[in-house]
Amino acid sequence: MLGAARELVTERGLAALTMRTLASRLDVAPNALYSHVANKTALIDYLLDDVLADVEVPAADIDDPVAGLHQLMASTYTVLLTHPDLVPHYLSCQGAHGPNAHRLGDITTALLRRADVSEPAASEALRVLIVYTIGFAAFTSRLPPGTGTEHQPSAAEMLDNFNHGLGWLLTGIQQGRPAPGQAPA
Amino acid sequence: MLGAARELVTERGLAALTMRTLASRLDVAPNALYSHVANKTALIDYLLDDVLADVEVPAADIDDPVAGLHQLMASTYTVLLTHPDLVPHYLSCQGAHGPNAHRLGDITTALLRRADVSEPAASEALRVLIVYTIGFAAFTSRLPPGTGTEHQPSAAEMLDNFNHGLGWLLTGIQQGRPAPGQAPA
DNA sequence: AATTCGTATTGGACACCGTACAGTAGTGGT
DNA sequence: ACCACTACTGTACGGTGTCCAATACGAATT
Repeated sequence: MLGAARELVTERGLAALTMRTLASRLDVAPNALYSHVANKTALIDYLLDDVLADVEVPAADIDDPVAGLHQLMASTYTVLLTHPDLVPHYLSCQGAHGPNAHRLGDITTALLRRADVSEPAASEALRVLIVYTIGFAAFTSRLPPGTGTEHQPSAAEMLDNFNHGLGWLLTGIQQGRPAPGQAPA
Repeated sequence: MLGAARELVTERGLAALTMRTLASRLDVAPNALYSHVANKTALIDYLLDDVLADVEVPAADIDDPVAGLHQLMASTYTVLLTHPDLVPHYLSCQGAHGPNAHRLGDITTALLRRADVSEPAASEALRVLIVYTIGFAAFTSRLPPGTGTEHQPSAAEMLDNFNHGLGWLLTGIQQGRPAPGQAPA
């Protein structure tokens, strides 16, 4: 069922994922789905976590942990872009709480630790990296119809942009101290 | 009409913003709205930009442009949290294209320029800052019912987290060069 | 002042959505 | 053979965004 739902979203977009269309694809009455899933939101939650299974994690004993973080986030970014419609949901649900999300969180934390980011900062850095990656993916996910007047970046340019920003972020995290000017509003 | 829509969202949440409820608040038939707005999505787009009008911009001649950037983003963050339901929409629409969004973009670019961030990097930095700020706001926007088992951060903690991450980002941007390990997937 | 005209509004309807309720097929364990 | 349980079905309710044709109304023109 999750498989069929994922197919549907991939082929026809999130808007096409309706209890009725999903049911008809499974040759089943719409209500039958509620024997397997509490409601549509729960279904989407499962989907969200399911997608993260495709993220490639760096080797556990990678030499440069910062490079590992970069790889991990970059892979997450590209995987998220596989299902653009889903991405906005990640942020409003605070990034999916299923087993896959948990696993990626643990790996990231371990890499941060190996990069000498000590604890109070580490969990903040984790959240910052998640937000940045998912946020950028969400931001990228809708750009097909080039507006014309302004410069509309291509997917490749966005990936470059993502990598640069990620580099800045990792630099700052390693540096450990915020920039000279910090003035909360 | 935009005003009524904003009230509705503020008082009863985005879910309560329906053509029918909005119409009834204006003592008008639902279809009447379509004389002023193409469809509901367009309505939300207008709302999105409207909210940004409340962002406080730093004085144009501020001494430390990096501090100005920090202020500007922090204000944007808090303003966005005023209407948490709307935030996820920003990312899927790539951050609202109305006049207010444009204005904020220009101000940010000017501050970056004054912070000696030259052009190819400047527009990337702009996008990174937008993504980070909106992303963090979206991430923060749903956290009322403390889960209990894990540490559920408060709004104040999230603001701290936001500020730290923003500091890291600005540090990295000023540094200009990405961290040693950059390996696109 | 009378008439025209365009825009705001209305009533009614369509197609679709998520989901609840009650009842039925089929399957495993005793 | 019976029973409990799960997956499923038919039907239906209330809600949604939005379209169509017809109307009210206020400003501009004659």
